[in-house]
Amino acid sequence: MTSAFEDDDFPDRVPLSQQAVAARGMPYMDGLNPAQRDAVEALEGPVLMLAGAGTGKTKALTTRIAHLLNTGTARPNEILAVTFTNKAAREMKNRVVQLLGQAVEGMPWLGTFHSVCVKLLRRHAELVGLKTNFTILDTDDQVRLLKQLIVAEGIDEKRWPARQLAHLIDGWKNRAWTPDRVPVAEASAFNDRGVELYAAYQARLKTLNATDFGDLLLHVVTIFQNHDDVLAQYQRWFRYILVDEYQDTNVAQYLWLRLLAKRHQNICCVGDDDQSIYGWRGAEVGNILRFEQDFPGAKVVRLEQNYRSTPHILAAASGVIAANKGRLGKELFTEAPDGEKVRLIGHWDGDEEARWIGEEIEAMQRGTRGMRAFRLTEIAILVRASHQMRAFEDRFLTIGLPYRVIGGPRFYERREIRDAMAYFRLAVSQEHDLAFERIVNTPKRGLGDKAQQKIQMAARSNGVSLVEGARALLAEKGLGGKGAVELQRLVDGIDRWAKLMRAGGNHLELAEQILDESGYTEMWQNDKTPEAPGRLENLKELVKALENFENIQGFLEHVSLIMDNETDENEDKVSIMTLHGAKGLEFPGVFLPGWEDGLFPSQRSMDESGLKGLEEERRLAYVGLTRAEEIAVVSFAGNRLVFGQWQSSLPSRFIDEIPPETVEVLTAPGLYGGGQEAPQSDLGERVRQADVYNSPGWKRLQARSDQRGLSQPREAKNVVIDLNAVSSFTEGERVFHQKFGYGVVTGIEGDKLDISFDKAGTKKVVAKFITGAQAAGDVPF
DNA sequence: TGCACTCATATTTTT
DNA sequence: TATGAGTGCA
Repeated sequence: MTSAFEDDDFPDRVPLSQQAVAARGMPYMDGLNPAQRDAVEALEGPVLMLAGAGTGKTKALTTRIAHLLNTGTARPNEILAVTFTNKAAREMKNRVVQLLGQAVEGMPWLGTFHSVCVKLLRRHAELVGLKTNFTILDTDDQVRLLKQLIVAEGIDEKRWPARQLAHLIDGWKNRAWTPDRVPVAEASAFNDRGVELYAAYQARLKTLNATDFGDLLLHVVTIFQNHDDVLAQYQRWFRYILVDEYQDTNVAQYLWLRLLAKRHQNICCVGDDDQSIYGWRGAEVGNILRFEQDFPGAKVVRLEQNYRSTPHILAAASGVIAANKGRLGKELFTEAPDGEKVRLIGHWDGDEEARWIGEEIEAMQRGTRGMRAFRLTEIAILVRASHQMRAFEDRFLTIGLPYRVIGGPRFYERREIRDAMAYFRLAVSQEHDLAFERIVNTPKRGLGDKAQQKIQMAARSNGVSLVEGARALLAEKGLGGKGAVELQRLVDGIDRWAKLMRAGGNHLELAEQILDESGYTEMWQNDKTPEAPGRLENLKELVKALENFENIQGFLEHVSLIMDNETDENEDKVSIMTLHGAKGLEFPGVFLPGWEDGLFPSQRSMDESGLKGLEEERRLAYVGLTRAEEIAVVSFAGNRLVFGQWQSSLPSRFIDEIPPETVEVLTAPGLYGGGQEAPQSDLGERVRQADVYNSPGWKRLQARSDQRGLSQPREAKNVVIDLNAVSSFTEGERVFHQKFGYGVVTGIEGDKLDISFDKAGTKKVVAKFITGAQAAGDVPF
């Protein structure tokens, strides 16, 4: 492949005129603090920029690029700058342009790890047995493919689900293990068949001329490792390398970077070990912790001045993260005036929490209680798990508070979009078997399992694609009735669309035509489920998105890597999102609900990854707190409906770790006595609510602020529980619970009681929510 | 083939 | 609780 390096991305190097640089000056350096300036100016050699939350990381990074360009140290195409998300890449590009006050011609190698790798892989696809026009499968295709393989191997798909295998293989790819490199210790995974299936999967991908996301990196690393000449070329080209969010890199990405940086050693990695929250998907905090060993002589710059949060919020976050071990260590500081303390409030249950937050947001919006008035866009609710969002959505719908959920199913992952794309794919290339499988019977064409199997057989026996197979099947009249007619129509349609596409007419019209003629649009028009109108709307959006591309081919090529969810930020709405989704964002007001042990930190994390898991959860808490600029509100609920079951829980251990002097504990609304519309039945709850302030978490908090001693919060907790709860109940005792009513204690386990309720069945309940039945006025029967 | 039913299942998510 | 996938029947 001799033409690989001849395109515009690597024009001959022409030295920039130094006069031009002098004339332009360096206005972009204004307003940098000394550390940032340090990081920007150290252009040569490895640099690790440890950038705490809100310390102007992106500013430093983009200024560095601007500086490289402006001083003529590098041309745009000699800089490799990688991020994890398209959004980050876009922002970086925009800000460089802004800094230089002129359009940067190119920067062809600024992008996500994946997009850069696609570009590289398209140039050298043949070195890993692919054609240059390979397609990129998303997770859904990947799982479908694996499922086929599992079934073909005669493995029980129920016991050994494809999802699990996909996860396993992803993990291996993240660690840059090709099938032959999977260590023996891991090979026993997936019922001893893991590696075998992995190899079969890779083979299948090759015949489909396809890759999955993990392959994009893995293949490029493989090429670099096996072809010194290719690697050497790129080592020469990429004279300056910049990496964003380095703490999130996995092994494959790490190897990739190491290989590329080997020659010039001009690699600048930016990251924050305290914000590493993607360990569960292969990120290796170790990469950032080890940077100085990996790149000897590396300059380490710490960005520690925070420009985002008030001192109290910052101190709270620092206090929490301090409990983690093995940190590189940073001391964030700010020059901002004191501001509000972090607010802490406990609630009876999740609904109560949502109700309170709703009211609080309305108050903030009005600007009461001596606060400035907030716009809703300035407020975010950050949850640990997406199921927590429900309570807020329900509540906000009833009080008519506009909100927007960020995260949800992505545009290109929606069913209708994927179906439509499958039609487009087939029009571009009839080889695309997965696309054909997806839409043969969508809309319903009377082509069920049996018919599809026949098509498969026909294709396989002739060694051709499914479309060809279908054609052969029709020719030999292997299919009868309605199915045959419909299949013929589909195949004819695909042919016709392909022809139109080659003719190169208006691609927007063609897209619409395909969706109409295939009956796909009609399918949703006839659908009377509530989602149908939205789906039609999305299809329109999809066609509109084609506007930005020359033709459908170009669109398909790009779209597989763009999973962005565009949200119109013009409307004034509260944002609801997960803590993960909030990384990199900031809001004047942040609510952090659900700080309960088991939910946050998540029990599952701790069970699966032990201390490591707990530390990652803690980093998540740190990320959450540091999103807040002015107001941070942490809350917890004593009871929560989880999977239809009421569960009681204790305030999160992270609450104990917030330095007490940075916290203001709010009093439950019921205690003001001012609740106008309080129904009488709420009275019991309101009183009980006060008990939240007798809860262990809150007591510990108070105890610690009193003594400020070395007392271990964990011990304090036990003491409180012993006094409060466990000793006061005995097995067989009749008790009362606010939510479940009366019952009998059937078991005691630490601070948790098994209680057989008269009406609600047997439940495990935390003792503090229980009172003696007599005291509650039980009438024995 | 399509519908109604049961049953298991249940973080975090980008590309 | 709610969702999806798989199963059995018309």
